[in-house]
Amino acid sequence: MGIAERKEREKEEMKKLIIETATGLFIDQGFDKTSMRNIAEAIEYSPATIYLYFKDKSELFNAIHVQGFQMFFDYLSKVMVIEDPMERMDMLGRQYISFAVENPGYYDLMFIMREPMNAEKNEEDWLQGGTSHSILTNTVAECIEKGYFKGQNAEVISFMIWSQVHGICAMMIRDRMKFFPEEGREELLFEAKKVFTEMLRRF
Amino acid sequence: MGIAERKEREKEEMKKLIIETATGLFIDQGFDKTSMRNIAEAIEYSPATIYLYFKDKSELFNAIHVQGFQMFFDYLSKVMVIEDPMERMDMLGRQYISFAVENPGYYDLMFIMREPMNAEKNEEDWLQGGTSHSILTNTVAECIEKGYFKGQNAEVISFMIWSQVHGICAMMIRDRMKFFPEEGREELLFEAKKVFTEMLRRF
Amino acid sequence: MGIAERKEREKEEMKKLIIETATGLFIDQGFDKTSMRNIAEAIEYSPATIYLYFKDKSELFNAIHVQGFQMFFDYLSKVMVIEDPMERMDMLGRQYISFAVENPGYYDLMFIMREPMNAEKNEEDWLQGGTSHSILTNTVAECIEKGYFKGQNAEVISFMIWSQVHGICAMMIRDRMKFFPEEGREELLFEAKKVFTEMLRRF
Amino acid sequence: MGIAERKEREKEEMKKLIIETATGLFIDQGFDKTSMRNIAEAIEYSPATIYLYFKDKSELFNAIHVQGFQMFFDYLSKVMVIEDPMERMDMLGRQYISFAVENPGYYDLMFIMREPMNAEKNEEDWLQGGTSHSILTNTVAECIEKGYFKGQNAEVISFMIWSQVHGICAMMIRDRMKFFPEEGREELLFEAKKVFTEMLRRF
DNA sequence: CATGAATGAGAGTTCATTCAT
DNA sequence: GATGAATGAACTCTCATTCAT
Repeated sequence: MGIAERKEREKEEMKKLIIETATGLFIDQGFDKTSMRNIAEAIEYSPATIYLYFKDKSELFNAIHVQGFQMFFDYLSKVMVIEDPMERMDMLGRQYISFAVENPGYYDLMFIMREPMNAEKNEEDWLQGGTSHSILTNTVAECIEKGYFKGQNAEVISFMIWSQVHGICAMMIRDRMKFFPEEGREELLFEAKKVFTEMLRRF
Repeated sequence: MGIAERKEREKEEMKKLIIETATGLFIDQGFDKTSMRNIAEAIEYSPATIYLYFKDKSELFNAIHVQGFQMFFDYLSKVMVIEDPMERMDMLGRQYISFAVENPGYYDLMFIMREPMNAEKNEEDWLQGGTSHSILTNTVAECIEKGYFKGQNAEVISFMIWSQVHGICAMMIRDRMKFFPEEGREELLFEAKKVFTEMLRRF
Repeated sequence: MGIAERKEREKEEMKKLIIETATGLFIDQGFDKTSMRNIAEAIEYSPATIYLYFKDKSELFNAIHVQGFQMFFDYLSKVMVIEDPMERMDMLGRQYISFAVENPGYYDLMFIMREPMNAEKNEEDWLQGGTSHSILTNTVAECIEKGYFKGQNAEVISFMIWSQVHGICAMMIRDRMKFFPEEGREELLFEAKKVFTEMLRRF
Repeated sequence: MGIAERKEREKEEMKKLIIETATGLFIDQGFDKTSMRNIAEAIEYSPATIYLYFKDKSELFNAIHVQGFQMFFDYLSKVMVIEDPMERMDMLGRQYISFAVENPGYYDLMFIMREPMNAEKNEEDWLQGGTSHSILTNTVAECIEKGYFKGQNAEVISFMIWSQVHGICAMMIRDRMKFFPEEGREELLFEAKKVFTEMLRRF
């Protein structure tokens, strides 16, 4: 049975190679400007080879999506160990932004890019996305239990928080920070988040 | 004389028609997937005709940009009449989101889309953008004068606020609100902003 | 009748203006790369205006041709005053090359360019060309009468001479003199001709 | 191994087919009017196919150039076996004209057409061209050693000779022999050359 | 498993030309 | 007499995708 397993493993590795290479190109050049030929050249295989592993460009795109959500979940789930919900919230924001800073390509793909994919496939990813999302909503719920956000609607709070961190990340990734000094920009992202959490805490 | 005027007017109208049609397409399909041919078909003219009004695709894109920033400024500048800076801030957020809700195409183009344009042209728009931006920073400064945001850095506060409203708009426009009930979404945007301002006020 | 005359004169002047401008552009950029729009811009009229004076691009091209042959004939006919046929031949060559050097655009048009014209029109020009050509053949005939080119066929001699000067001019105009020092090239043309005539004389 | 070889051969044949077809079209219509589409149609392949063999239009043009100079050199180098320099010169002229007569398309491309190519690539060809050119200059030098062209400048002589044969070929190829009887034209070319060499010999 | 070869479709752009005004 | 507006046709070139080998 070792043979079949090895083949399986090799296939997975090839898929991973393609995904990683493609992600890199998507980051640098955007979805449209990244051609199957470019990807093929980068991995030093022929364009046709990619089609052995992925039905078409959008399926490849989709696979990156899935992988991205997995990584994203890994970042966020690290906060689960923190007992105090508001502490956890703070960490959650930091991890969120860290993911974006350290994997801008994935972030762009997952949260900004307009998706040229079949709706079906999407469902899958969003399950993953949902898991991540529930980390936030659970934390918000616990905060409320602890007496924070008095008189506020939990859903509104969740949306506001998500929007805040997304806004921070999106400004950076899509290069709309021209009005802020080039130096110390990355720091600025985390500073803004810190102040935001402070506001939340006092709320 | 009437003739020259009418011609001028007709030319302007044609430009406007093209801009509006193109904006619509850019929204739906993104910059790359919107072709000059598509635009031409939509306005029921030949592709060559567009080139009588705009040198090339990027000039057309640019014109939309400029127009967008003009409109954006019109939305924001309405708040200038409000004396109290925190009141003004509240209104500013509302106007910002209103612009995005009422002109999602322009918003996308201006604040989300990756821009494939010549750097030169951009400068122009960003002057306009700068004017809008300074409305925010001035308001923040006045708030601080009035005793708000004690101990906080003005730049960080500005960035946080901008990110908050941008995040709200970007979530909506790029369709990342799957976890929030379809109904009442638009209201949710303004609700989140309201809560956010309330937090700011108490800060 | 003054009015009609003036109009006629103005029309001719306009034609001349167009022809001269177009010739200039044809020289610099070749026939294909010279567009009606370019010509129109250069004379600061609208493209449509050109069509009031010339049916289409090839008719304009043709008019230049005609004008060119007129000028060419003016250059060559200057030699007619010279009695001695071999002297006249020498001068003929010099005038031929001078025309090419001083009007490379016309020369190119008339003797090198592949012509995208209707055959009919051509007939006209070639009559002019014929006049010029007969200056050569007559001179050759007189030379033979005087005892030169003994035992040679007049037609072959004519063709050889024409080819010689044409070769000299074509090498220069189409920029195939890379193997000869940049400086002194123009002189080289006339030097070669001088040596050639000397050979003829001794033949 | 046979497979790889056959593929290689097939690829070369395809390139050759394209080059030959393109050459034919360039001859008939000139560089600008020959479109990639035309070529594709002529070989009954899709336009995109050509791009599998040649990067772009100018590279295709260039390949023709290179091939042409190779063939040209093959024609000229045949004369090397002839000891006597003046005999060799005679043969050189004949071979030169033969090349033009037998390969008018190549000749046009190489010596008449205005070239729209990158300067870099050109260098290559001109090296080939230089090799051919030096056959002429060496022969001239040897003639002078043998006592011909007394008192004449070698460079001027070379240029004159080259111009003579080029003129003969250019007249034919660009169809400027209307004044000479249609029949016996090809013979006329060689006749003129013969007379010219005779003149040289006696000089 | 991998690929070389091929292509239909479509991109942005330019051109010669026409015609109502 | 002059033109602004318009267009059909053509251009070079790239792309995602297929398929026989």
